[in-house]
Amino acid sequence: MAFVEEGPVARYRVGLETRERILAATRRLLSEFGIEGVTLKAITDQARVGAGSFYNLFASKDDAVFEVVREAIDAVDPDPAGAGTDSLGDLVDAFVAFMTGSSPIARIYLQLAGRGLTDPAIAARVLRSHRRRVERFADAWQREQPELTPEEAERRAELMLGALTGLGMTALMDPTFDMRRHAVELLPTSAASVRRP
Amino acid sequence: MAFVEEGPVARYRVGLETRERILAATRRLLSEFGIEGVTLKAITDQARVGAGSFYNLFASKDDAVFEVVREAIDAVDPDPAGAGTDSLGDLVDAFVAFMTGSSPIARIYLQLAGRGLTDPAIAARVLRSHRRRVERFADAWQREQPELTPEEAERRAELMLGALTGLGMTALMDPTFDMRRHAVELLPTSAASVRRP
DNA sequence: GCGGAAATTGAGTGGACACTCCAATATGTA
DNA sequence: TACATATTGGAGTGTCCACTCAATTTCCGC
Repeated sequence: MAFVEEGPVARYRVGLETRERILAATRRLLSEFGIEGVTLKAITDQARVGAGSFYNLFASKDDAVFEVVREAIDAVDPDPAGAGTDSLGDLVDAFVAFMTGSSPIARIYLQLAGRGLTDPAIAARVLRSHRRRVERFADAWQREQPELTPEEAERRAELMLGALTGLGMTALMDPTFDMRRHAVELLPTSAASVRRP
Repeated sequence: MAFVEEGPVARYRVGLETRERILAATRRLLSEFGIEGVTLKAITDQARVGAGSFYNLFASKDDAVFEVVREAIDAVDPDPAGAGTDSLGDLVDAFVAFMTGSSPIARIYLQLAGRGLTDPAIAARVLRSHRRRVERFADAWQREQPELTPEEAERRAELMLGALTGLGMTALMDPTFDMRRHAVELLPTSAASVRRP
């Protein structure tokens, strides 16, 4: 299951539109039914496209799936523009919003992490993005509490992200679960947890 | 995909032994390759058994898979005998040991939680066992810090378990990750985190 | 609007899959 | 030991899957 794959390229407007329809269908199926719900027939039915059209635009089924997967990995992080300036509260808010928002991408991301448990290629990708995120959280910790050693800040960041991930899983399985209420408890002072976002 | 399924029953010794070999093979495959790595051929090859023998003992492939899955769900909790008496440190230790131990069951459990994101039947099972665990952690919190309100104790328990789950995922993807070092930080006083288990 | 490239269709292909069937054999019991 | 029944292997079955292909239509720069 190669992660990088060169597919055919769309050159005309209709081709690009079809490509988008296919990706939207794949995204939806992946989020709703998981990886085993994504069959070529399901994709092409959902996208209203013949199998031939699919292969005119993608090298394989996995090609389309990975496109969506890459998207999901990247989407976990709030706009990279703000990196280096955002507060812990901002970061936690963004993570909670990502998990509890209506986009199907969060579900895909967590499923993906689950697959990382058996697929080393996926594990590597997920871990890489995880480390980037830990860095960003650690920076925010240190900005907020300058007395922390870098090691201590990173430990807290790791813990915070672990908790956010765990809470996110519960939230996605149990719609009645109030993730935000739990997540704010992770912030340094309990005073901060009174914030009403 | 029915969760409860009645399979044929082994009556002779050899049948019971074969049954165990099949379950061991299923457990190993599920942990190592994930659900899509568990094919009938893989199971029967691994267990050194013909397909006919398999169906003499199990109603379907899923029958065997669910047997293992049930086992994984139950195995997350340390010996139920101790419920009501164990300290937070004990519970955290047990969870870390479960995740980082050599048994394949932890990997299966986390994969399963991932599948819960798209399969409501699985989600229900996972959530049920999760709630039981939260109760047990909340009890331990209250025993350790009697001044906590029950709601506060439960919130802390939920947070703690979320973090343990998240850290467990990282630990299973990254063998160099020191889960215990991070997990002890979750304990109430930083003094407690100096314990050397 | 002409022409060549791109896009589209869907029946067809080969392979993997879960599961069946049954003759041959092993097992426990009286 | 003899019998009934449990267990065994593995070739065979139907289904579903990803993917191909050749014929046809659509697109768009000129």
